[in-house]
Amino acid sequence: MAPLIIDKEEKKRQILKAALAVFSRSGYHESTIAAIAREAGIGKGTVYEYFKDKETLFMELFSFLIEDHLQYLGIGKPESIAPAKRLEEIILGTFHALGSMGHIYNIFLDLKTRCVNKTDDTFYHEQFARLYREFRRELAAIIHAGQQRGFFRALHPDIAATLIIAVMEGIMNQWIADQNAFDMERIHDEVCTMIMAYLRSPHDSNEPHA
Amino acid sequence: MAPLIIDKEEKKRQILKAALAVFSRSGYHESTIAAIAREAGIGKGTVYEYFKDKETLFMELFSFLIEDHLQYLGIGKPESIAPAKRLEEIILGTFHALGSMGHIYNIFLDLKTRCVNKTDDTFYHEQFARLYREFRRELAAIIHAGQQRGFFRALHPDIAATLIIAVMEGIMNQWIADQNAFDMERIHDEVCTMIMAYLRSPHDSNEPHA
Amino acid sequence: MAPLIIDKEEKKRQILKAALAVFSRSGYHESTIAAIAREAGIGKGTVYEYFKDKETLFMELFSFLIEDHLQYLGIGKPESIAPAKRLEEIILGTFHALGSMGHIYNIFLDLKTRCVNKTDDTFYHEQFARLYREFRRELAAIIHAGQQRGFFRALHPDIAATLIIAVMEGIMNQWIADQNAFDMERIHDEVCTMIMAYLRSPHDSNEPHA
Amino acid sequence: MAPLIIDKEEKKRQILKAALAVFSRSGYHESTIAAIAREAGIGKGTVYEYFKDKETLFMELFSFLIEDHLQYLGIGKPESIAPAKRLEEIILGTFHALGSMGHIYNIFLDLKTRCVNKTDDTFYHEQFARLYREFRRELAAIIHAGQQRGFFRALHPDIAATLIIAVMEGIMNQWIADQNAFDMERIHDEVCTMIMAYLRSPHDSNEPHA
DNA sequence: TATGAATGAGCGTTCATTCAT
DNA sequence: TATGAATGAACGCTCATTCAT
Repeated sequence: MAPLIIDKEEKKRQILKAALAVFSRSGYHESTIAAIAREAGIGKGTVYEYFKDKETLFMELFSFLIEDHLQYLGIGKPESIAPAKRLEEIILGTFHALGSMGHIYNIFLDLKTRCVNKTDDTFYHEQFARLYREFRRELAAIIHAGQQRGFFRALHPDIAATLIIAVMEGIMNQWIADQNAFDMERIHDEVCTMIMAYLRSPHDSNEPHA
Repeated sequence: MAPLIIDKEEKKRQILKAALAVFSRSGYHESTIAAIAREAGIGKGTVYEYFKDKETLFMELFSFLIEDHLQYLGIGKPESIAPAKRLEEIILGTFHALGSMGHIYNIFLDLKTRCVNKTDDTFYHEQFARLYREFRRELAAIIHAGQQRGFFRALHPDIAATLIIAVMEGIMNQWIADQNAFDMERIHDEVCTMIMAYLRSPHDSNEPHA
Repeated sequence: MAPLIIDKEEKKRQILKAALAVFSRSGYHESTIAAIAREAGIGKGTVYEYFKDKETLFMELFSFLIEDHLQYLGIGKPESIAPAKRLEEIILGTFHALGSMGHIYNIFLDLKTRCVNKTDDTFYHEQFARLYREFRRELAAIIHAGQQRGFFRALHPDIAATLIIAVMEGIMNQWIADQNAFDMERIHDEVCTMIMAYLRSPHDSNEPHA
Repeated sequence: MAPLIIDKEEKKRQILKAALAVFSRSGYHESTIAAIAREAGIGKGTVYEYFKDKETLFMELFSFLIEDHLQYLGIGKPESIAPAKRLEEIILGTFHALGSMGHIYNIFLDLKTRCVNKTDDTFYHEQFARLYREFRRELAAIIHAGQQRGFFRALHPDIAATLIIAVMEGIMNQWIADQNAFDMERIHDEVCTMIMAYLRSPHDSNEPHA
């Protein structure tokens, strides 16, 4: 009679948050549902009220994070800033995001492993493919805009986008392995430099920065 | 007794080979000792005669692979080829290696996950750090040589090396997620282009290619 | 307050009806309280307002069904029909009941299993014993009547009743296992034939059929 | 090197024996693998070395018991005894078997419940159908032989066999419910009487008993 | 040395039951 | 009274590891 309205979505998010913490601490296989429940301050059985099984919980967490990251990047939003500046903004933003929320990157790795090890399971591939696709699309749009204005030379925007994403992710991979290997701040600048060197018309290196 | 020692080493390699096959097929957690023993054509118990436990087996496999990869790259060997050419050789060689032996990359991913998830365990970090360090050192040496000869502009060779490795690894990461996203051959060329654009003296883009 | 009591009884019957549907579909162990509540269109917790626990619910359902079946057989009601005819009526009636409401038989089986597996729990034994006892009593009365009138030969009515029930139940058991094994209609006739052959005076097989 | 030959079949039988004990004590659902292992004096995991899962263990036990029972009945073996005598032998033999090994009957019940509750799963139906089919075939052959010799009247042997089996199983069902309801020995005789009354030529009740 | 049968800790998952509303 | 969210005991099953041979 008193149905006790409970925000199921809110609770789901609560569990996802706990799952994020646990998964990023120990990875998929070494995280237990019990640990996630404990982290969320709920009973083990409750987790199953919200997620069919461990795998589904992981997948939903992943989708959630991707959505979140895409939004964080402001992808899809209309842009009028100068292309080079916008590019720099995204690059530094991504670095910052990955850096301050390293746990997310852990989950990405975990996910990628599962992606590779489950060739038959399309979910992971699709999610990942989508993440990269969206990211590429956004960068390519900016590059294209830059080309229109004559700031960037003629090259395939999609390929350029692929390379840009590659550098960033590659840097993170090395950073994970050894945080003393280089100065992250300085690398950020160099990444920008390299990308600009690649994009800018070779004969005209004087593109206005904004 | 000498032949016996050789025998032991040989058998260890045999098991490592089997472990490589199995781990790269299904990842660490979803590979069983039983499967590895089967693959090696030996008994389950025998694995434990050569490796303390599953974790140790994995770690030794990893060290082995790193050693192997570094050797494959010809690292440490004296070089007299033109720096740009040598660089291209290494880049394409690495791409080729990763492409034709994708399974190794799977293990790298697995490893990296474990590296991230076991912050307290230094082994993985050290191994990974070493792999990158050696790789960086090699590339930096080539870059330095190129600078001496005036082909490359003044920049910190180590940082440049870091960036070069980053692009390559980043490309592989995207490739894993979606093999239809781009044409790998074309990307290889673009990677070389980008790196050269970054390394070469901006005012002099006419470096002889060999 | 009287209407409230009626309400309670009505709701109980509602739940029992739902339980019958669910239990007969999947058996005791594979039926869940949740499914029963859903079937009854009420909340899970409500079931517990009317029945102490799952076991009790099952037991009450069983008692209810037995009562129902005994009534269906018209047991206890005065009879004046010719004994042989009445017997045939009951036999065919029982077959028909079991056939058209096969689910009830499923519950009987389930029950019997529990009866056997819980030797210490007397409830099931008592219920079952009662069911058979009543059924036997009814049949024995008819047989006795037939003997009085000289239609049936001298034999112990209770034992004869036991045999009659046995054939019917035995047929159902085989029917469950393989519905292609025999033609049910034909078997019904044969059952009557056999029973009559057994009951009738051997030297006088010309008992008027009605 | 010393492969330690173990009679896997023997051990399987050992486990089946333990499973028989446990299942017949508590039924399928309330028996745990742990209990079976304990009963067999082995570790929990060992059970899984011999049986894929609980369901398979149960099915194999069932097949085994059926085989055993069919053999016990001497089914398939050439016969030259007088039909009526052979029939009596089988009937009493079956009663004796079921009586002395009541636990087997419990498993039959359990099985039948599962058979009914898993309409889609053909295994149980097939096994049960086979059990009855074989049993029917054997009885029908004897009846047919009796008919040839003029001892039994003209009736369909298969249908007669169906009825005979039915009485026996039906008796067991009542026996389980209430062991005080009747005197089993006496019932045995009556069962034989009824069956003979049914089979024998009505006008000639003087068939030599052997 | 080599083996694989045996083991049991540990985890995912289910579901009867409780209780705050 | 009615509800269904929350719970955790319990169980099936896996697999790294051990050890008798």
